[in-house]
Amino acid sequence: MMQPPTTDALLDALGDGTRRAILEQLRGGPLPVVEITRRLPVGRPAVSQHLKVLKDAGLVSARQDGTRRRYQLDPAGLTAVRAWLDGLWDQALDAYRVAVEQDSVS
Amino acid sequence: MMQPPTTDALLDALGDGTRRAILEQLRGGPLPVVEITRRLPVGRPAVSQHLKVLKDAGLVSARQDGTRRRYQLDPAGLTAVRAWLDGLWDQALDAYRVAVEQDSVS
DNA sequence: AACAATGGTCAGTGACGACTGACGGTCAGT
DNA sequence: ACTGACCGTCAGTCGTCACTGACCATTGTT
Repeated sequence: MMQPPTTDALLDALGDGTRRAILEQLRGGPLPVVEITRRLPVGRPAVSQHLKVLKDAGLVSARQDGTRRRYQLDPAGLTAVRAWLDGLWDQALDAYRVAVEQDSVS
Repeated sequence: MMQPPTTDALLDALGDGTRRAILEQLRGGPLPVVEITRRLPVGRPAVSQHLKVLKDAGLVSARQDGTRRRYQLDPAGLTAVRAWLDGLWDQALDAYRVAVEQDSVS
């Protein structure tokens, strides 16, 4: 089963600071949960739960490595986010140009 | 003052479904608050507060038009999100390739 | 076999944030 | 001036979600 994750799940996943911190940790390559936890101000259960959300959203994947689990970024999720973003982009640019010469309220 | 909005503010803003619905409404061009509210299952105050968050994040801008306020997408915020996304992208792709031939756990 | 290390999961708590109702303020029309 | 439409803001309520502590399963080591 495992339907391809929805856009909502993706952006909801990115909506939390701790989860974003985890993703940025993984920029440098795969990491086990213990290592991720060490660099964060929250406990291991929290990290584990966040990783589940990220995995369900398609933003990370995991590989078993001995007693450890190495998590890494998953391009699939990142492409999906980009696709959603691009859906807004073009029209936004057009509409923006039209009103550029007008003053906007603060 | 008005510092350029942080990445955190941006992604937190995108983390709510109602706010994403508002952004998608604005794809077709500028809309007044009343019009946005009519197509959503929440009241006008909620929409107003969401618009404030979106504006502070740099995702929308507003123009006064008679008694109405026409909100529209702001490319500034969208570029910023894309930039953050790209920061993860390249490294993620490399790391992903390395482990592609391995089996990942479900 | 026993032990240590890694990590997933559950129940319970606490806090943040989304939403509403009410109020005030501004602009256009009569 | 008065009225009605549009909208921002505030106080208060409620639901959701992030986090912890405890427990258990699995793997590797001695």
